Amino acid sequence: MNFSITEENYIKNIYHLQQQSELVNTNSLAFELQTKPASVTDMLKKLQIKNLLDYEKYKGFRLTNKGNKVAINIVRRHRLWEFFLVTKLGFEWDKVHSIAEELEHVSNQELIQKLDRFLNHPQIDPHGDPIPDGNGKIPIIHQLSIADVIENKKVIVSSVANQSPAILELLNHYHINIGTEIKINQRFSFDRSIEIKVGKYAPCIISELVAKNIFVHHE
Amino acid sequence: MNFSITEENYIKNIYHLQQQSELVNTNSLAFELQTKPASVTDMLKKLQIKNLLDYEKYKGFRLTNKGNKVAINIVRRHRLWEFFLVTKLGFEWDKVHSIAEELEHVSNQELIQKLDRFLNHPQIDPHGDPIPDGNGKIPIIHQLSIADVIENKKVIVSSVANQSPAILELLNHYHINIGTEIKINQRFSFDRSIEIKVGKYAPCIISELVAKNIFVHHE
DNA sequence: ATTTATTTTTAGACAAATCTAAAAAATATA
DNA sequence: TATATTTTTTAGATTTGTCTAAAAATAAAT
Repeated sequence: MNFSITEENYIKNIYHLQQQSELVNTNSLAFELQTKPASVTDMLKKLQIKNLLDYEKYKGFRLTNKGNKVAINIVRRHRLWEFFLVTKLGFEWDKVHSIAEELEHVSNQELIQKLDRFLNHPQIDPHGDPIPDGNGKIPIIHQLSIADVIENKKVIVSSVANQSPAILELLNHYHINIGTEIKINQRFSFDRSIEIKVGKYAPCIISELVAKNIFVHHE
Repeated sequence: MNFSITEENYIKNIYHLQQQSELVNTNSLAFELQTKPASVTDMLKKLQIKNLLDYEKYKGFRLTNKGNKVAINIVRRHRLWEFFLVTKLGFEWDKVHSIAEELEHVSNQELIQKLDRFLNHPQIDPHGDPIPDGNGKIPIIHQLSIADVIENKKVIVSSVANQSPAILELLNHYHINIGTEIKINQRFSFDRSIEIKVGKYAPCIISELVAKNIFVHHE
């Protein structure tokens, strides 16, 4: 089934509000969508008729199973595009949200499947949020900084805490990008620097400061 | 200035019809857009008010300079996305049009600029149509099959005539893709096979049949 | 030059998504 | 418990893009 861009935006925002409280209310959704409560009420009725929403007048509302699946699919598209924009097009992570909000509505299934494969099935987006897989399963992923990874472990870069041009320049030099695989080789106690192996490049040493700013996850 | 998806679709289709005849008429545009002539007339008035269209009742219409610039920008976005879908996501060229029709309406300038750079500033899309540059200049490009390229010339693959899985499998083997650079080394008269060098791979020999199916352009 | 046919436009209606202003329900306060 | 406040909903209007049916203009044919 296909939904309008407006419907998708409602569904997605209800989904996000539900992460904070089980039941969502009209005013907060109106605020989130930058619209008026009256408009929200209108749309709630439509979504209820389409079986996407459990809604009782004056009592609040929540997504049905069906609505939830739709929402997760939108979130998946959004986060895949964010990953693409950062890792392939070189956007900084704080600039991609609004573009991804437009791209997420291009709903061709094969497109998303192929994009996912092209990006190598990323599990975490550049903001550190998990990317649902094609079946709607949301990976639970433990993120930690490189400074906290034990020796001889292979990890994948998920996000970078400090996004200053200075650190981005350095990471570029190390060939470190979001999604790249890193093996932690050895920790040196003198200055707490760490030897790592980035992808297929020769091992190199990064400072503790850099290590603390790179967040990674396993597998 | 920003335009609705509907407006953009009208502008783009007027542009395409103008390639065939200077003046466009209501019925043909209605046919192209799969809509009714009455709806077209309504939109023509709006586009005229926005200075995108020269329009005289019952006489036909054409894009203004401003309208033309907008159209070329949409075409640019469409063809860049088509190039992306084929070369990066592995779609076949006859399957990308409808997806690109959706992606083309994501109008963020920086996105298109970065996409262009990521794709290495392609000049021809997978259908063999030229991709306008950021200033709206449309490259005039001479395409020919590899079989017709003189020795020692470097060319860029622009399209493949036969899109059967059989030839795609073979091209994949040769590392030949749309956008890849090929140097024509030597022609062998016995079977008219041709030695080529694909990118940075070792030289290889392709049959005349393959050569005739690969279209390329210079620079 | 009329008549006929085609093309284009107008007039008025409709659906989606929105708004304002007012009414109704729920919640908080005295 | 009665009153005040907040939240939510309804009623009716608006905008964008569409439609059908009828009228007007243009083009073709006798």
